[in-house]
Formats: sequence, structure tokens, C-alpha cells
Amino acid sequence: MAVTIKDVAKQAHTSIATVSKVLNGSYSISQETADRIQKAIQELDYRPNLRARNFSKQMTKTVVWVTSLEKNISFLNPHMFEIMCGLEKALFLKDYSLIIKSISVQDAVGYIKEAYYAKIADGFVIHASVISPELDEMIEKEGIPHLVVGMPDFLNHFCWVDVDNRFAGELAAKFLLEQGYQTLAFLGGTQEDKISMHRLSGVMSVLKEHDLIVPKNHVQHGESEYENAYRMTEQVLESDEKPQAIICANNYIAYGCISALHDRNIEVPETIGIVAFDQHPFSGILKPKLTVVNIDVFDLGVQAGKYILQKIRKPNLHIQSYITCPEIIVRESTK
Amino acid sequence: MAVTIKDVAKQAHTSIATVSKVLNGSYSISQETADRIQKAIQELDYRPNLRARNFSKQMTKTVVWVTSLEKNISFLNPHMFEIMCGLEKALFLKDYSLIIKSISVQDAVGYIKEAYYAKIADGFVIHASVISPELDEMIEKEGIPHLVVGMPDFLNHFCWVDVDNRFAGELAAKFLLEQGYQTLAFLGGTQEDKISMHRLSGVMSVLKEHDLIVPKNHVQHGESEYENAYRMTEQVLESDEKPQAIICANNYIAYGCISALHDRNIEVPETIGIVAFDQHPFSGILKPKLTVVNIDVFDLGVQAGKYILQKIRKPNLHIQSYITCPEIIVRESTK
DNA sequence: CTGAAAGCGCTAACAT
DNA sequence: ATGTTAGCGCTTTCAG
Repeated sequence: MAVTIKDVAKQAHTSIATVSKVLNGSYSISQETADRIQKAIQELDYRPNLRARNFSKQMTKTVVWVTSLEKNISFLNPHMFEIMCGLEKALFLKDYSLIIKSISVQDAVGYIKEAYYAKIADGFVIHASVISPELDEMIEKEGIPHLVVGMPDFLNHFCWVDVDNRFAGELAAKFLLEQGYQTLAFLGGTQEDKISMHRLSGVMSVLKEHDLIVPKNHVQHGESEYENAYRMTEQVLESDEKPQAIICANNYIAYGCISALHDRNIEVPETIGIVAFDQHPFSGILKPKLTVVNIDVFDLGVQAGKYILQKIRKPNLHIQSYITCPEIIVRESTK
Repeated sequence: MAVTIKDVAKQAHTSIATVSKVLNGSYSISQETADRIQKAIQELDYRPNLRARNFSKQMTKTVVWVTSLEKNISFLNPHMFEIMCGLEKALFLKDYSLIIKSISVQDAVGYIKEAYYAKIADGFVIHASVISPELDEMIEKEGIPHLVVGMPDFLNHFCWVDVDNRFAGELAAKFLLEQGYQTLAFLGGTQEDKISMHRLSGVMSVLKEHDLIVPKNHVQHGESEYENAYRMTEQVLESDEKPQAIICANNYIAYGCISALHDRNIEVPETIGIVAFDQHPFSGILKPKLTVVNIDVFDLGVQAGKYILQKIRKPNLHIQSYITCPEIIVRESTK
């Protein structure tokens, strides 16, 4: 049996209440008894049972990260884990634990309600991939402390945070113009790919500001994989006015793009500059190493952690915001 | 205030003990009262407080995944998260929660001891990146239920599981020979890279079995990045007897390798076949898509989960084993 | 300044 | 078959 507060009290010839008080710092205890108790704690190598403490205090000091973790997700979506790492860090600083829970969209509603009432956690940070109108309704109705990471794409009452991809697009365009690249092209994902579309809208707003006109085929959309990106690049190169720089909506597209340029002996960054997004493993490994607009998703997680703790403290707080700290990481694909 | 077992008892005109009994299925309860209690549970929408239950039962029903999660780790080591996902899955099946905890090697000893005595968890799954002889000693002394994922590289008492990289190497070599590739080359990481060295030893053992002699410069070692891999490939191609297939110790090396072959117009897989390891995001995206020996790290996590639960049940169980389910994923880089 | 005692929500031994 | 009661380890009110 582990040593408990009782043992300490006995050893220090005092009561458990007093021990509890010195443990929690507050209240007025004479220096003498405090010392005696500290000594006993030392001698017995006593550590308070946190579960018991939390139980007594009617709190769990844990939050759960609710998301969908199918096989290979770590490879497909490393960003999600980066967010999680940031979350863990922020929570740990406040002595909260992070439980991770994989669940499907369908089961999320039931799980969260269940977990909340079973007092598994004080709050929930939910990845946008598992939200639904039903979840929104349930959470609203039950008043469950939560925070969604990722902007919901339907009308909702959620508290959420997300990256401002539009802003990231602006950053990419501004940077290229500053570097002297005058005509820009954009290779995006499909038109359903919201991240890509937001990035594009940021790019376009900057070009508009500078009164730069974009030839029609300088903006392409399609699947984010090698062959298609290769093809999109060819399309762009066929235009009368060749672009001086290409913005690729993600690293997969960038790979096909640089490959197409390489095969045509077009020099990067001398003839054409390339900017992509994200510190994806790709970006730093591709030849040439890509200049990217990096979005600090770890920090997004940290912010999410701070927010959920606020929500737990003040449940009626409402947050809907973008969090951005995008920055350009200049590598080899731009001047 | 949430509804508790007391409320249910009152509503059903019975005692909390009886309610507890129907909740836990056991004991003999008359159908009649059982029904009455179930009805009350329904009406009140009662859910047992799991924290209270676990506290009462003197167990936590949670295990913690102890590892080091610095920024960008998700990009640098997605495998770790894949293991974690498998772990979560296995634990969830047995109604255990998974807490994740990021810690440095130095702090791991203190943290785990602390967390164990603070009853934060029943057991610990520890990533090999945070183990140390000190941790080994502490865990051995305190008898803490644990499982290390990754083979320790020092003498130890840990229970651990790992992937059998040697076996994976054998698989790669066997596969290539079967496909008719006769002479093989191996591009490895540095000689300190144990994973690479284990894979190499597997390859060599198969070649030996087949009485195949390997020219000296058909085995290369170096940093796992583009330029070096490109150079290593050149080295191999300079040999008198050009290899018919190249085994790359990882995907980064494979990238430099295929690039060097591409630049020399050497056709893959016709002239030279390539096999790499891991379902890394790279492997399926590179052109050509790589044939790889895949190691199911998700499953490694699942196994780890099963083991730690066993350890929690029977603490004196000792496990030191390889777990392997490597398989060839044939894509475009081999015949 | 200190300690007795109630309670957090549930389980489980022990009576009845 | 059901209820009483004593915990689980700690916090916190309330007397003293």
C-alpha cells in the first residue's frame, strides 16, 4: 500500500486536515507544525494521490483531444499531431493531462456526452474532422466546455480556432512581389479544397492591390498529386506570358511542379521562383528546398490549450477566431 | 449537480448498493427490482461517474504514453504517432484511456515515478527516445508496470517491443531476388544508424544464403538526405558490375537515388529496381512510386497496448520481443 | 492555529 | 435478494 496522507499525519503527530493544509499552502499553520509535517513527508517519501484530490475537488484536471485516428493518419496529416503536441504542452503547464480519443464523426456526439457526464474530463478539444451539426446541437444544449480546432463549414455555435489561410496566401504573394517576381501563377488543389481556395483568395487580393492582372491559365485547380501537378505546370508554361513565380497550394503540388520545370531545364529560382505552404517534411527535402509560408500549427495547439482552460474556468466565454503566425521560410526555390 | 447513484436509488426506492449491483451486472438481483432500477436510470439519464468508480476500485484505467514531443516532431517522426494511434485503439477496446505526456530524457525518471505514485495511471508505455539507465534502475526498483517501444541500446531490465528491422531487410532482398534482380546494392544511413544497419544485416544474410558476392562499393553509408544519396548512387553506378537493384535504407535516400537515376536516363524499374522501407508519405508520392517493405507501426502500437494491459494485470510478466508484420508493398519501382 | 467530521460517488464486504 | 456500512484519499467547513 502506498503511503497516504494518514501516514504522514500519524508520523507528524497531527491530523490529516492539517497535513492537507500545508500541502495546499493556504490557511494559517504554525511554522513549527509545518516543518514537522514537511519532515514527515520527506521521510515517508509521500506523494499525494492526485486522483483522490481531483475527485474530492470535483474536477478531473484533464481534457480530451477528440479526433479521428485511422491507420496512416500520421503520414497523411502530420499537422494534426503537431497541434496535439502544442496542446499537450499548454495543458501540462497548467497541470492538466491530455487524453487522446479516436472516434468517428458518427460516434463523436455520443462519446463526448458520455465522457462529459462520466467525468472523464473537464473539457474537450475537438478536431474539425469529427464535428457535425448534431454535435453542435448537443454541445450547445448540454453546455459542454469545448473548443473546435478548424473552422466549421456549417452554421454553428461552436467555439473554434483556425489558421488564417487567406492571410498566408497574402504573405506568399507579397513576398514574391518584394523579391522582384512580377507575374505570379497559382497551382491549387481542387475547388472543394477550402484551404487551397483561401490561400488563393489571399494571393488574389494582393495582386489586385498592386493592379496586377492574372492571365486565365495562370490559376489552376486539380488533385494534389504528382501527375496532375506536372500537368498543371505545363498548362501554365504554355501561356503567352510565362509567370516569373509559381505559388503551389501545398507540397505535393510543388513536387510535381518542380519536376516539370526540372525536365524542361527551367532554372529555379533564377527563371521561375516557387513558394509553397507548410513545414511539411517534403518542403525541406525536395530539390531545390522549397521556400514556404509556414504556419505554426504547434502554436495553434498551444493557443487551443490556453483557450480550453479559459473555457473550463468560464464556460460562457465564446471564442471564434483565427490564430495566425505565418512566416516566410526562405530556402532555395526563391531569389 | 449531476445525477448520482443516490438519485437513482431514491427514484427506484432502493439502496445504492443494489443500484451498484445491477450496474455491475453481478450478484443476484430480482428481475423486478432490476427493471425498476433500469427504468430510473433511463428516466434520470444517469451515467456513473467513472472517476469515482475507478477511485473506489483503486485503479485509474489509464496508461500514459511517455515520449519527447518537441516542435516539428510530427513531421520528423510520424511513425511515433502511428504507434500511438495503435496504442490508443488497443487501450480503448479495454476501456482504458491514453494520456500523452511529453518529457525530456532527463525528466522522464522523475516524472514517471511521480505520476505512478500520484496514481495518474496504472502503467506507462515509454518511447525508447526517453529511456536511460537511470530510468531502468528506477522502474526496476519501484516495480512500475511499463513497456518500452523500441529496443534499448544498453543493458537493461526493461520490458520492450520493437520492429525486427533485420527481418525487414531479409524480406527486401528475398523479394528482389524472386523478381529476378540478381545483383543488389544497398544505400544506407550512417553506420551509427541502427535501423539502417539492421536492415543491411538482413539483406546480407539473404545474399550469403544465395552465395551472392557483393562488390565492395555496392554498399554505401552516409547521411540520409538528397545530396548524399545522389552521391552514393553515383558511387554505386561507377562500379564495374552495375547492380540490377538498389535497396535504400529509407525514403530520403531513395529520393536522392531515383533522382540520380532519372538524371542519367536509367529506367526504373526496367534497368534498375528500387526497394525502400516504410509507408512514409514520401514513398507513395515519389515518381516512380516506391516499392517498399512496410512495417506496420500502427500494429506495433496495438501490440504494445495489449502487452501493457497484461503487465498491469500481472506485473511480473516479462516481455522482450520483436514484433513484426512487415510486408512488401509493390508499386512502380520494381518489376 | 488545529482537528473532527462530513462529503466527493462509487464498490464490496457483511448483515439481514 | 436487498440494505447497511465502511472504506478509497483527499478537501473543506466548522468548532474549538
